[in-house]
Amino acid sequence: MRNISKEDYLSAIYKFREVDGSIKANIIAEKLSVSNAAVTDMLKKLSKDGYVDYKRYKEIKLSKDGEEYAKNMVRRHRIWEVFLNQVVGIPWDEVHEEAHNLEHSASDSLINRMEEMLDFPAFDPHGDPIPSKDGKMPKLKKNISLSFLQADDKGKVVRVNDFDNNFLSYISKIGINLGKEIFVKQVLDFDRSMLVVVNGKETNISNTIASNIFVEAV
Amino acid sequence: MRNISKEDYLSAIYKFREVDGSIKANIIAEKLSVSNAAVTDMLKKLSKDGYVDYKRYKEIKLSKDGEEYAKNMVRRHRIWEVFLNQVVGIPWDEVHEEAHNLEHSASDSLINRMEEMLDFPAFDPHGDPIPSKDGKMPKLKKNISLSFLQADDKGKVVRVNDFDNNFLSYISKIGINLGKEIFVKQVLDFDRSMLVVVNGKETNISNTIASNIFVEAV
DNA sequence: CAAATAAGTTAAGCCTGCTTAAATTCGATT
DNA sequence: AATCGAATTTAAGCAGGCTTAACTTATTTG
Repeated sequence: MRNISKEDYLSAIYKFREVDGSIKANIIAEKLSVSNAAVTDMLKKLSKDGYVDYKRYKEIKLSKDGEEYAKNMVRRHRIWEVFLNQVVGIPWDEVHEEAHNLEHSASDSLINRMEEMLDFPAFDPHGDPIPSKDGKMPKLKKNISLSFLQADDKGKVVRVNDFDNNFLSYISKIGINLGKEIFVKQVLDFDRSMLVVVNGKETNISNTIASNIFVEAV
Repeated sequence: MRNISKEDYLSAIYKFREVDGSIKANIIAEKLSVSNAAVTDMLKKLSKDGYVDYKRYKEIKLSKDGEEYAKNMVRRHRIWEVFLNQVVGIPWDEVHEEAHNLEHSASDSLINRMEEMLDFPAFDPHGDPIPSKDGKMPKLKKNISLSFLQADDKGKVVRVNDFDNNFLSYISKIGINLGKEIFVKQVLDFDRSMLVVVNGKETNISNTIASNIFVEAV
């Protein structure tokens, strides 16, 4: 049996850490839906295994080995996502969950085989970069959150957060997809929601929605 | 987390039980590489969950629910095998292990989607029948073990046992595949090995090998 | 049919990953 | 600098799935 739990912890740390590379035990617990005590417990084990640098009450960071392990897990996850989307035809708003179930299971050689089949994709269906076999991470185009755009700005969607199923299926429904152009017609002051034009149709989206969509300037 | 262990026990019972539907604890332990004690332990749990009919020292059988659950696991496994073989191009002698890792992970809807993609295959790459969504099991052609053939008999391979990787990769190497015709030239008395012709080439195969290959009369 | 052997069960215990509750430490006030 | 609330850790305990060792029941066979 694989170390499913450990792999989940490492992935979570990798994905949700701050820009300086550190993360609060708090956040890990929340993202994995476990108690803080469970996190402390696991951090000790991961630290003993050499995957995280950790001393009680001190900053939590991945070690070099942990970084590598976690990056590979992210790689596995995202290759599954592309595969499920492109080859099996699962809609982009459903692949995340399914890939999460699968990411612990395939052999590395199957992952590599799928990657090859897909012609070495650089990004997953949500625009997240896929680390290559030797750990290189494709560079995302310069982008900002849609929520920072002003009235009359235009942006092209390059990435969306994939944390939430409903969010994805909602923005799909209103026509937002990777590569789509979005024109901001108006930003409402009182709740910072915005009126946008997508596919020639006007829609109002909340600030929360907008903040999970990332666009490059057009 | 899914019940990986329980699923493995149910699958093993399903796959390795006798024709009367019963199985020895012994066999389960051996197939799963665990101790007999572990089997007793798990049988109690599976019995409590209603998946096996079991009283200490008595016959072990799947209950109706267990039958259904196990059959679905077998279905999942075999659909993965076909998918990996047909779509991803994994050789037939490698799919078993990979499918075993994956069979616990996909959602039922992904399994159904893959099945549809494959146009509802009736058999997996080793010739084992794939239960349909509603539990119907395709009928295998009438077949016997190659080891029962006599000199001058001819057979067409309809199924091979997939328990062992090396066995599969070996018979692949000597040209034996699903659908292949095999002509028995001679059966050696002292070790019951046989001289066979496949693809016009003569090979000697041991009785053990032959007993894991199943053919229909030609 | 009784003894020997095989098969199955129980008991005690280990490890992992989790929980809750209590204790400790941090860090942000005032 | 003392204090208070939040974050983290420790402690105790539980469930799952396994082990080995000792025991019990079943089966084989002389």
